[in-house]
Amino acid sequence: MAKPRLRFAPSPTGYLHIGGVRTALFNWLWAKKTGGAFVLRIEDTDQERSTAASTKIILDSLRWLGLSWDEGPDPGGASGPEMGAYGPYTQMKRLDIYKQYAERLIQEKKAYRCYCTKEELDAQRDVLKKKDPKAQFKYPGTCRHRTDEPNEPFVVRFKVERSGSITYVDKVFGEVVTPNVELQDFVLLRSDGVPLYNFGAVIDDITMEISLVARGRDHMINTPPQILLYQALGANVPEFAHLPMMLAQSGEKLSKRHGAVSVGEYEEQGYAPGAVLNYLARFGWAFGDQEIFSKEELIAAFDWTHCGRGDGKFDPKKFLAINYEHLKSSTLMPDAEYAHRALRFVHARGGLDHVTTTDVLRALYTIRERAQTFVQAANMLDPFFRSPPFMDEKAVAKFLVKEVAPRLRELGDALATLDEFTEATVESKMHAWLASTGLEIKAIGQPVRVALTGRTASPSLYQVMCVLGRDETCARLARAANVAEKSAV
RNA sequence: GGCCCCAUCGUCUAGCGGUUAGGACAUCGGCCUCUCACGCCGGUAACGCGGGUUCAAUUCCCGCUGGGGUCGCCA
Repeated sequence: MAKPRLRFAPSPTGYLHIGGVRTALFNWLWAKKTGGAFVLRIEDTDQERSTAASTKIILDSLRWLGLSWDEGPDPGGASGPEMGAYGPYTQMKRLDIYKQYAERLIQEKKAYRCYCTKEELDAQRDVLKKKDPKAQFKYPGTCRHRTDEPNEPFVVRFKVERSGSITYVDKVFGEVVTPNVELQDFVLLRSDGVPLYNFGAVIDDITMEISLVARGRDHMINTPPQILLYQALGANVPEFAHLPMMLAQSGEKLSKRHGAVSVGEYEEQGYAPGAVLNYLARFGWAFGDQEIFSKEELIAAFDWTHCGRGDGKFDPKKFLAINYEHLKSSTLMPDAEYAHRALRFVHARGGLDHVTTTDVLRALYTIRERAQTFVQAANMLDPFFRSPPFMDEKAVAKFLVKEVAPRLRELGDALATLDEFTEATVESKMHAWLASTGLEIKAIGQPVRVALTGRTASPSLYQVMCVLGRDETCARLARAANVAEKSAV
């Protein structure tokens, strides 16, 4: 059996939607697993809404996610404007191909020119609606048998047989049967020669030799007419796999008003691409009880038989939790990669341009298990690199009070004597000092924390000191002591 | 409304005739603790309803209810 060829065919009408990513992911996973091809095609025939900027955003998002395509457009990529042997991979560059196929269908009497205007059809629709609000308007076939060719604009319509039915076996939903009478003579080409979705997609899938079409369930209704097209053109009908919908918590279609829905937003919020893929993969698909997957594990485990059929609700909390698992795991994400990704967010905070991945790497272990996103990670990393750190006013007021000033000085003096400044030496030194003063660590811990980090929550004090180093630690203690001294309380 | 699809904890799901219906997220307790986290232990929580089929239904069939999709010269 030939290697399967799959495709992801987004419309460049905005950002890359999280639901679109799931579609892309499932296609990609299957292509990777089977050694098949993953084709990226841009369906930009809606000229009203399509933009080049959107195409760029979509390509960038796919690259960020690591969903690499074997064939497709590649602006900004290493391979030039198009890659692959079936190009172009942008529909507006393939208009002559569609026209050719449409001509052929007309020649073979499988399609015909329709001169009915949009206005006429709208009027017919209204009349019917008025007569019977429950009635379904279907194109009545006015131009079906027309033989003249007036010099008027026309669309090309497909001639749907009135009898019979269309059957296909969906890889996730099973057998689906649709009687032809449910269909109507649908439009192939608009009057301006641009194909409509069903025609463009089918012609492309035929000419690009796509063997498995996996897409959202909202496209299920398009499958029967598309199959008719394959048959009319004597082409092999590909396999189909429809994926259940991803809805908002409210049960509505997921959209902007339900929070972040674009890949770009999650990138900005500090999600890991692998986590995005992991969450989306487990949405509508399961592999026993396993929740956390690396990309490789996903490829190895994925199949269509374990895809569910019920729609689901997007859960931002679980998504965050999955992201956390990925950020915590040095297996899923090596330290070097973590540091590299986190650095961008550290820099984004401003004033820390001098910080390097090496710096981040050094401080990483103190915060790695605490940050759910890279934004949080950068926030936790901030006090290590900002000198002096931002001092939280409330924290200062509460903990850097007059009475702790001498304590902070004593501790600083004690630590200043250390030659080897490691977590262990710092800890034992501090314990010794504590013992000499009779203080409990609880009594001085928070003031020290505020002195070192400017805030009340941080990694372990010993870790913080160790990362800061002796001189910086002592400097911060001294500085805090001065602040405490001047405190009113 | 027509046509189509779907239905296990709040959410994502495991289950493929016989289970104390499992896991994860969320949530609620407790432990741990220099703060915040982590971690650990434990709790609450589901088979929509009604008929069949069967010795036995969460599981198979039908109906209902509920939810969703789609009805364009959008995709």
